[in-house]
Amino acid sequence: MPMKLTRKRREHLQRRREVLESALHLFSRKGFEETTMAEIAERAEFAVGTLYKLFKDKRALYRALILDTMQEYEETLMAALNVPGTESEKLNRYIEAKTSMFVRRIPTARLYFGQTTGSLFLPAVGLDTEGRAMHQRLMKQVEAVLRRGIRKKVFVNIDPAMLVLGLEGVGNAFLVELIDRPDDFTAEEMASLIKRIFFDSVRTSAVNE
Amino acid sequence: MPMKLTRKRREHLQRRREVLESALHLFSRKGFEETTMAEIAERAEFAVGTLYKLFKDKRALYRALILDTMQEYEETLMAALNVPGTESEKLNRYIEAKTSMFVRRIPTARLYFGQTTGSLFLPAVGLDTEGRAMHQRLMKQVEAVLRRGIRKKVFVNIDPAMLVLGLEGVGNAFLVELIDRPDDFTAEEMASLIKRIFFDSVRTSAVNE
DNA sequence: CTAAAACGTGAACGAGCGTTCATGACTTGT
DNA sequence: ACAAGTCATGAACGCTCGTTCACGTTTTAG
Repeated sequence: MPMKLTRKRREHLQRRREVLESALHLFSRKGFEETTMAEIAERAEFAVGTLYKLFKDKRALYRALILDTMQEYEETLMAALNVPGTESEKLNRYIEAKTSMFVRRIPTARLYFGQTTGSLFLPAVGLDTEGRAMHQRLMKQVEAVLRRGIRKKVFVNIDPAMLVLGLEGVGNAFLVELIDRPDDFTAEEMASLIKRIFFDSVRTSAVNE
Repeated sequence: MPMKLTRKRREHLQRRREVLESALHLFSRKGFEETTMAEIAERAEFAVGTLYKLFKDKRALYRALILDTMQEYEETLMAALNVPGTESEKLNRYIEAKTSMFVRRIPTARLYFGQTTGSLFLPAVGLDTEGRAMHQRLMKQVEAVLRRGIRKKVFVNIDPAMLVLGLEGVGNAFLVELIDRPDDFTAEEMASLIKRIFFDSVRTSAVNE
């Protein structure tokens, strides 16, 4: 008897996954408004009505997708930050993890980026409270690492919340470029550029103009 | 006789401007899809039909708005880059001009930012060729300044196209924050933070952990 | 083997929105 | 002052798309 329930459950979850995969493909390249339920259904080889058996409505489907995506992201990046080591090493690992994740799964990256940076101004489809909270937890963690580094005099004494902004800014700018031109860079090149520009000075120490 | 033609023309342009102003307000806080022609008409105190006398369709209206906005932006920033001085001074003026423009005209900033950074992935409503070209010209100019600075050994020897990416990344990240929390920072504080993080090192010179 | 419950299906519905156009008011030229 | 042209108007049209639900098929239980 418990086996039957599990079997149903498994098939249900499998269909859910298939729908989410199709939705990821479409949302990530056309955006929320421009993707129709009919398209998602067709790509997943289900009837429209079935989508409504699996998700309350279009927004719920989107939300589930974002949450899945972000959860995986945050877990991976949190883990990178929590490997023991110096503050510099932690941040290096964070940058590397983020970059390699972007490169490996570009559709996911588009979604993630669109949510955390792109459409901050469009509350209509933006992150719901839960997703936003997840992202903020991660940012707080990065900030904490920076703060410890500042205390140890390894990083310059600027409000760590501002440094986080700078780090994310540099990082995301490069990663967006990478999404647009995936064949022009390797993940390693990207990560090393981000590190150099953020950690090392742009101005040379000998400023003699 | 030429006066009458001019008079008509003036009124036509005036109506156009009024419509664009209403459209800016709505597009900048709700996005393209979520703003209706009826709303724009109501806010501008015109009938829907009148909008179609002034613009071919909704997209043409949006495009005109983007082009107006970007043109002013690019002109101001180009000017800042072309004031005589050292490369460092030019970039400082560029950062200051961009920041103060963002602060003074937030709706415009939202639109501009959404176009140049936010929805790179949503070709449906993205920049048309003309707007993209304008933005690229500006980036090329920044790149040229950086290249000269590198040749003079004032900046580190990293591909200037990559440095541009970094500079824009840091700058935009801060400016987005400023849009979200306009009362927590002054334009000057922002500009000076951007300069410090981009130009000066984040890592202290004495790395002794 | 059969009745009932569970489930996927997609045609049909209705709301929302971009776009049009017949109408009437106003301006222009004589 | 009047005719002809110009122009704003907003109700109506048609299309798209999210959502529903009555139907037929498959699965479950006795």
